[in-house]
Order: sequence, then structure tokens, then C-alpha cells
Amino acid sequence: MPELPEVETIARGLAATTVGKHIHAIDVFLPKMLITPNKQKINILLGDSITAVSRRAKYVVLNLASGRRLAIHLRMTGRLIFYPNTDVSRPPHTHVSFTFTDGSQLHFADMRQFGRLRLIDVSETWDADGGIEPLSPEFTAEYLWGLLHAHRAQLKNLLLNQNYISGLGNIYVCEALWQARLSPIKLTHTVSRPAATRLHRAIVQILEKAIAARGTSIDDYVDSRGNAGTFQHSLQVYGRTNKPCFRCKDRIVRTIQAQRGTWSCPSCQK
DNA sequence: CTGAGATCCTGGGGGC
DNA sequence: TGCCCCCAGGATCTCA
Repeated sequence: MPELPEVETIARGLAATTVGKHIHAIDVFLPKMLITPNKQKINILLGDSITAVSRRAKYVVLNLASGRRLAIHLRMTGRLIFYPNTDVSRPPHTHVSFTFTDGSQLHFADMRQFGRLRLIDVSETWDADGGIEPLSPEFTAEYLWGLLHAHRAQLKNLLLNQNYISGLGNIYVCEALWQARLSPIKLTHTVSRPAATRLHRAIVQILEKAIAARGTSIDDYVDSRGNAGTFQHSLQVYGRTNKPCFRCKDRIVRTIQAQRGTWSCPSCQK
């Protein structure tokens, strides 16, 4: 499931391959995957060109010469696959395809159909779900401590909430909590300053390492060239049910929290 | 403000 | 071998 490092990897790949391309054709095979303002037609983008590709939260953002933007959320199984040349075949479960004037193509595919491609108008203000970017200078240990103490939630639930911090998902939250030795069900307002500092450092370090590893490929994730990431080899707790904790040798447990699998070490995460 | 539960989907795994 | 059932889960919605 693409989280911040996977989306960052995809955005960087597309920045290298699609910037400067002019949109020649758009094929929509599953209209519900599109969200457009005022029922605007996606074909308004014909003739437009890509000026930049960036990431905001878990969205890949295609910035266009017209000032419009396409914000693409991949949810669990979404993919953005770039084809350098026109191909009669498409990736499986392709729902929207862009063909550029040079014949190259960008395909938006999603097996489970949870992803969305959102057209943002020139005048529209859009900031994903408003959370702070965890790799921005504004995200400090002090900021995190303040955030934790402004709420009374279970730690994992707050970290997953995109209104507060952008881009964290199940994998990296489990990993960060393990590294910081904090229980996923600990209440946010009880986290001490040293613990908040540990958690801040863990979040930043793990995201940076995962970006360097081009993301985590467990089930479905591949980048825009179809290549898998490698961070799955560096996971410390995620998916390691009943295996020994790398820190204290106790067994990792899997619990359900907010209807999601949660992995933690009951001995050294307090 | 917070959480619980349902919803959307389909491929894959477990059980028989 | 084949078939049925169930499950994974990010974001959003309703309801408490």
C-alpha cells in the first residue's frame, strides 16, 4: 500500500519521465475513478502539458501548464505506470490512460478501484487533508509533542490521521512506534517529551531510509517503471507475527486497532 | 472531540 | 482439484 515513501518514489520517477509532455488523448475506462469540479470533463486537459510532478501527503500531483492540477491517490493497490512508447496492451486494471503527443503513455491502474484521480481547477485551493509534512522543517519534536498533547487518542490512530500528519500509513506507523519503543495504544497526551523526541526521530529516520530504498513492496507496490522497492527487507515489526523482537527477543504480537493489523513488541513498547 | 462500525473492491489464501 | 468463504485496508461516512 503506497505511503509517503512509495508516493515520493513514484512522483520522482514521473518527474523524470513526463515533465514537458503534452496530453494528446485521455481514455477513461472507469469514470468513477475521476473526481472533477462541477462535473467538468476531463477532456479539458487535452492539449495541456505537464510542468512538474510533486507529492503532497499520499497524493501524486501532476502540475499542468494551464495551472490545473491532477491529484492522484493510489489508496492500497493503485499504480501509475509510465510506458515510453505506445503499447496496444495496458497494465491490468487500467482505468485511465493518458497518451502524450510523443506516443508515450501514463496509465492509472487499480485492482481494487479505491484510488481516485482528482482534477483541481486553477482557482481551487487544495491542500490534501491538511496534515503537516513529516519531512518538512516545520515538523519538529516540539511540534509533535504539542500535537500529541492537544489530543486524547491512541498513538497509532493519531499518527494515521491525515488531518494531523501527512503520509504515514500502517507500515511506517508500526515501524516508527517500534523504533521509539512506544505502544500503539498509548494515549497521546501521556507521551513524555523524551518519548515524543524519540518518536519524532523515528518517523523522520524511517521515512528517509524508506525513500532511499525506493519504498516497501509487500503485495502490490511498484514504482512508475514497474520496479519493486526494497524496504521490505528492513522491516522490524510489520508482518512479523510470533517472530522474535530484534531488540528484546520476545515475540511480536499482531493485534487489531482501528480495524487494521497492528504489529508490536509487548515487552519493549510501553 | 473521539471512537466504533460499515462501506467500497478484488485477488488470493485457508478450509474442506 | 475445485469451490466457497473470508480477508486485506485508506479514507469517508453515519451514528453514538
